[in-house]
Amino acid sequence: MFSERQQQIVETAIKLIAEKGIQNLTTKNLAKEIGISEPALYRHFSNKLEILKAVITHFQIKMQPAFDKLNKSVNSLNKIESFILEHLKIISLNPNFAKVIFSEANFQNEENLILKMNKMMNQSRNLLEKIVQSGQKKNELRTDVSPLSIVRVIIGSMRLLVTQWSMSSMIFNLENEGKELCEDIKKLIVAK
Amino acid sequence: MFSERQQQIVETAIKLIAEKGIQNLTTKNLAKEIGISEPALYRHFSNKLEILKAVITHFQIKMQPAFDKLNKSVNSLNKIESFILEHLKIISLNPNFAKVIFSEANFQNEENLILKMNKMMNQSRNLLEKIVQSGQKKNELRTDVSPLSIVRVIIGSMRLLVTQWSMSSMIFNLENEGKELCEDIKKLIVAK
DNA sequence: ACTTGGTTAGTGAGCACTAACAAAGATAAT
DNA sequence: ATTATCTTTGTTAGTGCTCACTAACCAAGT
Repeated sequence: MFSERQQQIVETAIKLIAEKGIQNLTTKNLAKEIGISEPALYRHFSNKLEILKAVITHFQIKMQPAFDKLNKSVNSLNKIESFILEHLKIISLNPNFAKVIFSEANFQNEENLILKMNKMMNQSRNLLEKIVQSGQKKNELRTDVSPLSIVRVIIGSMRLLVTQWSMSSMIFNLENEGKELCEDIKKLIVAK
Repeated sequence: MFSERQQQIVETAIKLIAEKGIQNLTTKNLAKEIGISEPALYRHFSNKLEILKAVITHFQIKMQPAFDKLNKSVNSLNKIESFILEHLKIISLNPNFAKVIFSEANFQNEENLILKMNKMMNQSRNLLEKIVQSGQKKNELRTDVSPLSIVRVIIGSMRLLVTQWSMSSMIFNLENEGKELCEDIKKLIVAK
């Protein structure tokens, strides 16, 4: 799909955004960081928007394993645990992701980009919602709380954790802190 | 503190950011929207950064009532309910806030701004953490879950709700949806 | 000979911001 | 009471800078 040079451009773009925000992603900086000239970029992408689109596609590809692992567990609490921990694992292994993903608002002026990003986010949320609903049906999760609220609690606290981790310059171990949060969430939502 | 013209500039800046993101906040657009010339802006603020600082100060002032109302309740569950609903009420009354606040990452390259913003966010979080801790001591909240997790669950789900509201072009009623979320959160964290 | 992937030099557009000036109201001197 | 000066708040015109992107050329591999 992407040539080696294209991948290098995408990865360097992510690095630049993570370092100093999306304002830092200029064609000049990008070319300089890679060690080629600015016009050389345009041999691999027709314009800057295409580079940003490729960045999001890159995320989708990297995030896929988090979804693949889910079907391996039967119990819905285990599925939710996998959902949380696998997501955090991937983000932990690709620290630059966090900074870019949670600056989604930066894409506000580019309709295409925000649509692509929302689609990706909704994919996660819908999957989790199905898991929660089936968990309630099987009486593994408490049913006195709406599935929507449970999903919001899980995704919301996950995102907040990642934001705090990212804002703190990754000062704490995301996976360990994530495990603790996950255990606590499980206690909150398990059927009594 | 701020003159009338300064307030007008700040409010128009918020409007522009809310409409099309922070990239839309240029001195040209700002002046045009107000109906004055660009250099006239510089009679009221020394530069653009000062305008952005004033935007954050404006938020702090508007958010203050949410904190003032908290001391009126004794029960910690009621305090948490106030915390959530008062915050959502203010955001609901100032829809542009959401778009700006949650694009905090946009300020990434301006150290001063991000510090000011974080300070404001931490103020909320610390207050909530104290409420949760005292609630656990008084056995009003369950103690098998760490206070940090409870705070993350509350703030995280609140922020997610606001983000979803903002991204959906305010299609649902934030206060009503907030009440439902709040009731569910209370069920999750109340002592058994 | 053609394709691929690079180069140098430069374009127009938009950015935050400034220099210089003008008009009106407030303040003060005559 | 009138005149002179100062302050405030606006204007037009323009600055230097950075941006994404392009024209034209070139070297190496197929």
